[in-house]
Amino acid sequence: MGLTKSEIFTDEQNRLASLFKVLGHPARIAILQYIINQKACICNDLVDVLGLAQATISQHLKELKNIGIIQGTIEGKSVCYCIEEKKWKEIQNLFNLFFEQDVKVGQCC
Amino acid sequence: MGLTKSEIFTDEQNRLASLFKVLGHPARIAILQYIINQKACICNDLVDVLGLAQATISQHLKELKNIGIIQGTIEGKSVCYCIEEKKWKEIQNLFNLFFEQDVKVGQCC
DNA sequence: ATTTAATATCGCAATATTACGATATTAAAT
DNA sequence: ATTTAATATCGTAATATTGCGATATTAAAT
Repeated sequence: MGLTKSEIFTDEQNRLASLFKVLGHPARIAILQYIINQKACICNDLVDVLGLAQATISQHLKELKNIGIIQGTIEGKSVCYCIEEKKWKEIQNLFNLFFEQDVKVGQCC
Repeated sequence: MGLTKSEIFTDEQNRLASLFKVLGHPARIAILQYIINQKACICNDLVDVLGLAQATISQHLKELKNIGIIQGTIEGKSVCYCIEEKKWKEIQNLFNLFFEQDVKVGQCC
């Protein structure tokens, strides 16, 4: 066990969950906020600012890149990371769609 | 290792990440969607509908209850679960605030 | 009182995640 | 050509999560 049974869920549920999951770590939230404030940054900036090892930051950046929410451009010997605005808004939209499924609830219990 | 270093992040970052994290599993997304569609449900309904064991569903319900996004009311020998609308909207709001931090980005790289 | 039904909790095995040191890789600087 | 700097990747240890069977617990039904 320990294996999430993705087969039994819809693609939509799996996709949505995997987006939430990537944002479900404070280091990745901190990275995104830093990139937003600075407009862009390189990996080493983050190593200095957050107190995590270079290998760890690099790994988190990779996960963020995987869902497309950030983009990295090689610039000499460093890589410039910035927000991929289109994907950013797309994800925000997806989340809002999820939260706006008719909650016609009312206090039923 | 394997221990998230929460001390080095702000409370806001930790709180936000932990909310995302709870939504970062397809079973919990599926549970929320089912509750919304049915307006309410009991644990056994979910066991029947999703293909997971009772112990597993109960565990997921507990995590959802922990962040306050659902509420459980004892009703005879079963427990009626429903969406806690207030918290639901609060979380949606928090997420939107996160996504609306000035993304004045523009393609910088 | 006993049985039945619904749920919660415990304990455990399998897998995943987090973090980091060590080691590539690559490009600029000397 | 060598050195320096920035990043990525590999391997590994520590911890967390997922899932489930077994076992409580609790309340209704018989």
